[in-house]
Amino acid sequence: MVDVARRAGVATVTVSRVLHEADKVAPATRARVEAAIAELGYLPNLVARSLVAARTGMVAALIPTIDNSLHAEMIQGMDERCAAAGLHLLIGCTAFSLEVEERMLRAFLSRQPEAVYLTGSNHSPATRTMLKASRVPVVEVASLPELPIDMVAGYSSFHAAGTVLRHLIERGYRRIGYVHSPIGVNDRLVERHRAYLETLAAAGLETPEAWRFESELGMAGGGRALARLRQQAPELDAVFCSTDVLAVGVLLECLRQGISVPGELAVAGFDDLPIAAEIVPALTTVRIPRRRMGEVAAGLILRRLGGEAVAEPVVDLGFELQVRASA
Amino acid sequence: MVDVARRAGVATVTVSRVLHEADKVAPATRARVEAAIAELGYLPNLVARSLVAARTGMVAALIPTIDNSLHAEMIQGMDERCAAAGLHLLIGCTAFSLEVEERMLRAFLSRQPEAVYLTGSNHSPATRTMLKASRVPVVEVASLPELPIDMVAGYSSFHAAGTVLRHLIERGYRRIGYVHSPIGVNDRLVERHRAYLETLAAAGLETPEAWRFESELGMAGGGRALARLRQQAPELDAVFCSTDVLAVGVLLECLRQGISVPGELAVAGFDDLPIAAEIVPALTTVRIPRRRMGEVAAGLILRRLGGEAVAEPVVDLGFELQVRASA
DNA sequence: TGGCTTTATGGTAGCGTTTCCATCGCCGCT
DNA sequence: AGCGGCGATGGAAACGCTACCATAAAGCCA
Repeated sequence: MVDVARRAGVATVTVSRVLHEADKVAPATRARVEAAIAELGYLPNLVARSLVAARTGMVAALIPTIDNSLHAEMIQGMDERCAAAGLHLLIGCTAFSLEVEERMLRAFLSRQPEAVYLTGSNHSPATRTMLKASRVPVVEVASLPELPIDMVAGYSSFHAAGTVLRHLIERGYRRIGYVHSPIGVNDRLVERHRAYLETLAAAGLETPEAWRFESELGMAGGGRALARLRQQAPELDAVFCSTDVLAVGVLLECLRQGISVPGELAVAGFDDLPIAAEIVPALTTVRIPRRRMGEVAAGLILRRLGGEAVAEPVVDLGFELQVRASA
Repeated sequence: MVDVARRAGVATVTVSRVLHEADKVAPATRARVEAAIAELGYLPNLVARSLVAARTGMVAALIPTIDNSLHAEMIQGMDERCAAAGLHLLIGCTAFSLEVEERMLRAFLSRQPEAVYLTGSNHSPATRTMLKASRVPVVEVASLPELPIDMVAGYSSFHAAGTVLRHLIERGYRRIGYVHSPIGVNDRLVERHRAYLETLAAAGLETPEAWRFESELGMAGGGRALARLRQQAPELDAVFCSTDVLAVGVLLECLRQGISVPGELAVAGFDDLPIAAEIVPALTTVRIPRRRMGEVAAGLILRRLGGEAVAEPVVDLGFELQVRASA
């Protein structure tokens, strides 16, 4: 900046003004400064600016993993909105661990982000304390926490799963199994599990343990899960899967084993991934507004940063049952 | 920090030392300072530290979109390695636009990242100039550029696609079509297209325009592409797809239309997504070491930042033909 | 024409850290 | 006992920028 100022024959403060203040600088001077900037290829140092302005223009986002299309899409929606507003995303992966989340958050907060994007509603006490103390706007995405830290852009996994299950029941299925990935600290999976037990119970249906199966992650896991589940519970007439990835795995295993869907076994999923509509038979599932959640999260943050009081800090984006051929 | 210092009855510089210098502070003093830090919930301001240390601990990563499992996995590998070294990722999406990439890079460079992760080898002249001028370590990931900006962790789309195509030829297919997504500025797709034309030509096979089809993005696009391609070129005995997403779409469309694969039509893809091994029939494709590329990219950066001269700055991670049932 | 406002620019003081150098005891050696 | 040296701590400057106030020049009106 000193170099630019010298070259343009002005003070550094004038360079700064050319960069930020629209009409505070005479056209001739402005032209000279801009020429100097171009000639030197000068890029302002945002670290210094952040220090004095106490605004970094960064948003910290903590997600379980990036290579999960659900979170990737949410972040994509978030990023598009944020980028348009000049906010950049600092992304960290927690690997589904509250300890990692806490550690990463501590590190991220040191960078003075202007807002924090958190996945789900399950966070360690220290995480909550730090966030409250930091007075940074926070959005929890993908759940509807009972005690939100601050703002929320989510949906109810409990109700969404319940809706799918009620659909199965309406269709006449009575022996409904459940295939799910390891639950861990994932509150969405906790809710879906609860929905499975409670919705079937409410309909007077059984949910013996043998009808549930904890699968490995990934599509192949779904296939293996189905094979095992058919051994331990051949009486099942339907399977609900905690995510479409598993459901597609199940569907493909059925295809390989020649099990007719939905005749012999109905299958339903959760998420409505793009493949759900394409696979044969097309998968009955529930659509989660993943991209929209990211966009809404960004919107909440931007409004708050703009100084607006956000009247409705908890936004329920809902879900949409997708009835297709598989159930 | 002033508060912590006052509470512990020391100078700020001592607080700083407690934070960073292992043995430069008396145990008793250190304990007092640490107590004060804990009591006040003090988090150091990394912005200020970055300013004076001229080290931000951030790496800027520019990828086309986050919601693309390929890039997501590369970034995942990158992030894991970086996070372990205390480097945080600043992520931006270029939406497959060189202009956007240039604009985002300019913004990111202002944040003084310690390294830059770039996707592919196709960048605007201004982008290249800025990077050279900034003297920041750069890794280009996923291609093998003819004129690397700096370091590279990639593979040859040309050779990988060529290998798949030669496999088709060996299997006896002679009328091989090509379904690909819009090429735009994506150098990987340019290379695959060139591989299609040159590999078949080298084998003395035809590649009339009617055998090529530019599909929409996404799995559904693959399905529609197949339908159209079968109309305009019913004579095809095999189809090569520029990505597994399209190939799976093609496969599912075949399933729906009752086209037997590979009997009536062989199908091959590119990427080896998890679904490739699961779908029926399993997809012949080529495995790209996506996660590994991210890890290697991180490794290159870390070595460079550690002051090591990187002897082999261009790493070719290769690829692996996966022969399965579909071709 | 003189005082007033307005416009254009500059000087200086931080922002919260770390780096560099100085200071102060205290230990051990002769 | 005196001196060199070392370990522990502090003071002040600096990192690159912007906020705030000051100043100078230029316009304006009666």
